[in-house]
Amino acid sequence: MASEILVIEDEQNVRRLVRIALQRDGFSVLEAEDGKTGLQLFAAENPDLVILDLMLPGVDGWEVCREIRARSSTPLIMLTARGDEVDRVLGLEMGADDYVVKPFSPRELVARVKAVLRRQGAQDNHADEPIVHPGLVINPAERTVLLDGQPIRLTPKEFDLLALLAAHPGKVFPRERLLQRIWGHDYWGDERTIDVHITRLREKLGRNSGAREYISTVWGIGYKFEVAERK
Amino acid sequence: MASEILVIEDEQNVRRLVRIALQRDGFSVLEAEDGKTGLQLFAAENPDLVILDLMLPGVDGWEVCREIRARSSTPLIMLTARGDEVDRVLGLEMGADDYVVKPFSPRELVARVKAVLRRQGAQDNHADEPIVHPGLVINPAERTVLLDGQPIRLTPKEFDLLALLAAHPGKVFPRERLLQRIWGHDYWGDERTIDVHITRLREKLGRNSGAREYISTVWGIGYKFEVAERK
DNA sequence: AACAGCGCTTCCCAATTTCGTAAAAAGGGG
DNA sequence: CCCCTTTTTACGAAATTGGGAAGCGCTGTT
Repeated sequence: MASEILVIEDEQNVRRLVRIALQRDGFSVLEAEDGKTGLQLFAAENPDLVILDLMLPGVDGWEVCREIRARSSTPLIMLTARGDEVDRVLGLEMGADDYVVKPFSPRELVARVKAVLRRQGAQDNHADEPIVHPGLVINPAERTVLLDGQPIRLTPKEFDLLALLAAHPGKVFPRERLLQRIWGHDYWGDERTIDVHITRLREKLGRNSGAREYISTVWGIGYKFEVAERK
Repeated sequence: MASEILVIEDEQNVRRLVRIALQRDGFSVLEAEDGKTGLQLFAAENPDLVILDLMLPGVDGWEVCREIRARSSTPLIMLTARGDEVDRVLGLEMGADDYVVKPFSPRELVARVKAVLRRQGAQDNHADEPIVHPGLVINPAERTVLLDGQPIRLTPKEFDLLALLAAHPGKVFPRERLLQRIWGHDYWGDERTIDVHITRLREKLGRNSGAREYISTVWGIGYKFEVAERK
């Protein structure tokens, strides 16, 4: 299953170089020579990864990055002209997954594309598979939860929290990471917010149906999902 | 957990700047002012990442890079004086993971360090691999510890201490370094504090189950982890 | 072998940090 | 404007942590 990559870059030669390098490694390539076209193609084709030049005519790279991040978490690699360090740092903070400084070797770019895709793929592998635990079934595709066979109503944040934790039973999620994964990399709120959602989740999950505790506190760190246990 | 970074750089001012910037972001820093010392420290401490100046007195940067690459795949960021394309390409082909051109801003360097670690960390979760010793299994991902198959409850500091020591069996950790790695560079407490935590760890680890001693005292220095031994 | 000196171990308790939860405030569709 | 969700705030409860001090053990010396 070849990944589809959208290249947004105004210099034709660079674009061609990148396309050839990517295609040689089996990727499928879409090209756009300005931000507007790029966003349209993005919306229409929903590619697996975007390579984005910062210096673009018309809608500039920042704007494109923002737009893409606003509506998806598709991996994004930035191309930046050498020397403006601000671009690099801000790029990472804007939500780019990696960046490459011009001029670059096509081989290096391909290596980074693969690295980013691998990283991504490792994280949300079975994105839509139901998550099943004793007495608890979570269905991400439908965003529904069954507790002892009975459907329960969760709010969006509650669902995301539960789905993330339950998808990795036993693994500890520091609050910081939960904020990053569920609230997004640019969220600047209080970590105590998580506690409140956890409290409500526990309430909906369990108090009624026996002395079960799905979500346990890891002191000084965060929370983790654990298979049901009797106390 | 705080990553440990080795900075090999001859100019004291640059070294200091880098150290301060890294420490402010929670990294633990080792310094070397020439290639020879750098390689020794590398071998002794096995840091999580190396920042390497190309222009060094004595053994030069290329040589250091080669040596490091010859025996490990620890991430490496190069500092290069000029914006010579040659340096850069050679550097990447020599096995550097990134490079930074002097003069650079500390913020940029820290951003690159994080990016490289993130890229790295996603691939080989070395940091989260379980640490296994006879009768003792430590799982950093879950922050759990099994002693003779039975789970035991450790506090955050206890766990961090045990994980750090057990990850480097036989290696002596001076109190000073333990404070730096676990409490952070800006901690100003008493070194006796460590003793207290070690005491409590030993208690939880062992008194009951035989004359085993996992953590041994190195008189006048600090502590180390040793494979179980009967007395 | 006894001794002195210094470092280590342990006990104890107070200070600090972190957590859970309630309640209030803020945000966001319809 | 109302209802539902989310975020902030506040505070008591719980757990962890740090430092003092007494006692023990190691080391090198006499």
